[in-house]
Amino acid sequence: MLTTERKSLLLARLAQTGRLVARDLAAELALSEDTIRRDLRELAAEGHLLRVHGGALPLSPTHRPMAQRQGMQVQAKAQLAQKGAALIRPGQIVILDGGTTHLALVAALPKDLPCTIITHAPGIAAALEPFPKIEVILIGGRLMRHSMVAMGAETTASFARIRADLCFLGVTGVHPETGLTTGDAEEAALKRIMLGQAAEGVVLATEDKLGTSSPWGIAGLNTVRVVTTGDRPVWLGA
Amino acid sequence: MLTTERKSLLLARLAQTGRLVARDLAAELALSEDTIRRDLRELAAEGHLLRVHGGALPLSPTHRPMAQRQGMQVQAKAQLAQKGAALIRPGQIVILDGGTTHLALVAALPKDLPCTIITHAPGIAAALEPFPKIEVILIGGRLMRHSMVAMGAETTASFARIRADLCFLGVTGVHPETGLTTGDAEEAALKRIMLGQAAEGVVLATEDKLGTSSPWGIAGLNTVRVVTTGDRPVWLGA
DNA sequence: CGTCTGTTTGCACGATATTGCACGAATCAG
DNA sequence: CTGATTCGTGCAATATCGTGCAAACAGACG
Repeated sequence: MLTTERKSLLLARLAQTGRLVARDLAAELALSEDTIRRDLRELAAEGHLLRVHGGALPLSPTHRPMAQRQGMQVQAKAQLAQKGAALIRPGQIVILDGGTTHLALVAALPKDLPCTIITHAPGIAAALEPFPKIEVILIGGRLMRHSMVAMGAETTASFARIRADLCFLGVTGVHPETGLTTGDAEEAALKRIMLGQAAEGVVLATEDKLGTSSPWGIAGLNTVRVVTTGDRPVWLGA
Repeated sequence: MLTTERKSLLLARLAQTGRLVARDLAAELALSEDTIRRDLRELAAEGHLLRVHGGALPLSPTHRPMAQRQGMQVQAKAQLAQKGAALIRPGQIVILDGGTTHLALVAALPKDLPCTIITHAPGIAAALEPFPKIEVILIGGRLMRHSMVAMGAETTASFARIRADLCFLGVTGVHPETGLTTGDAEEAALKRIMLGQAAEGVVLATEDKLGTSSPWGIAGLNTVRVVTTGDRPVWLGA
């Protein structure tokens, strides 16, 4: 197995399972633990994962378990959620990405809003139960653990068959030059497709994302409307 | 389990339940209380929680709603869930239908069971987040509000592409003559397909379902294993 | 073809981290 | 006050880490 190939495998595995254990990987790949540790060290140096004793974990706050993320920036997210919810007009077809901000958006929706919501995040779908007039389309696929959204070929194909009016996209970085970015290549590709299926894209960005950049690009800032907690929408490019 | 991962788990658990008890955590994670206490001490030193005698509490006494829903037949379902969870062997591919009983089954699964779970219920999928070694395949489709599972052509097609070892099916009636039944025709058809894709079918039936019958038939009793709250499995046909 | 160079891998070894246990001190409940 | 529980510390066993080094290997170059 090629070294680069192995590193990719490690990252993919991390995205899928949410953790890597050096000893298990060495046994599975029939390599010494030293080699695995070297890989993990280098991947950590490149900023692709968090090295911990015994293996590695996904990086940074956006990759932490849901329960832990939910407590962060509650009021900022609630405020963003309000603004986001106000963008949805009756009858529209809306693609809703995963993430705690969008979970807050669901909570902020009017109870009798009639529309169609398409999502690949089971948590979002489950939260839509109390809305009698919202039709929910669940997109299937293999569930990524750290982000709790479906991904893979099946997911991509399902989204490709859809046309929507609005697409709420979750990102980890919003930067004037690199545009919208996220921490995983596959994730970035899927988000790009989701965005392409909708007439209009919206990103609800908490302040900590503004001016930051993640490894994988999704699209330029001019392709979406960026909503922040500031008093008026901020177009970073302007 | 990685040390860092365990600490994250503790924080997540604290955010979710509002308190941590050292003794219970040690039992649940199969570790000595010393290790848990050490974790709590370190997390407290890092300013992530408030160490108290016997466990830990959140730093900011903000809110802990603890909206523990009082479902019906909680202990009967928990008992059934235990029995059901025991049927899943490591490495198996399992189809899991929606419903509160199956939600209880998820809660009863061993924390490190390696297997694949296929479900069209977003609630079930979301509940599987804390299980690092379970691969979750989400089946998409149009979400039915009353049962909160995906249904329709897309769902049917997705299930048709799958082969599983085990299929846990939710039903509303278990009767010696009419067999397994449910209240919706489309639902019955989908359940029949799900059952057909698995080598073995299992129905976790609370007592109130036994001997009753709903309008739409799924399959005969002899095609599945019916597990009840009784001490030994009851085959109603016998 | 022979040599050199850079990369990759596995091994050795001392350093560090983690875990469980023992034991006395502190705390809690009645 | 008394018994039981929990706590903190020290210690030993084990696991993991990082570094240095040598062998194997592929490619560059003469």
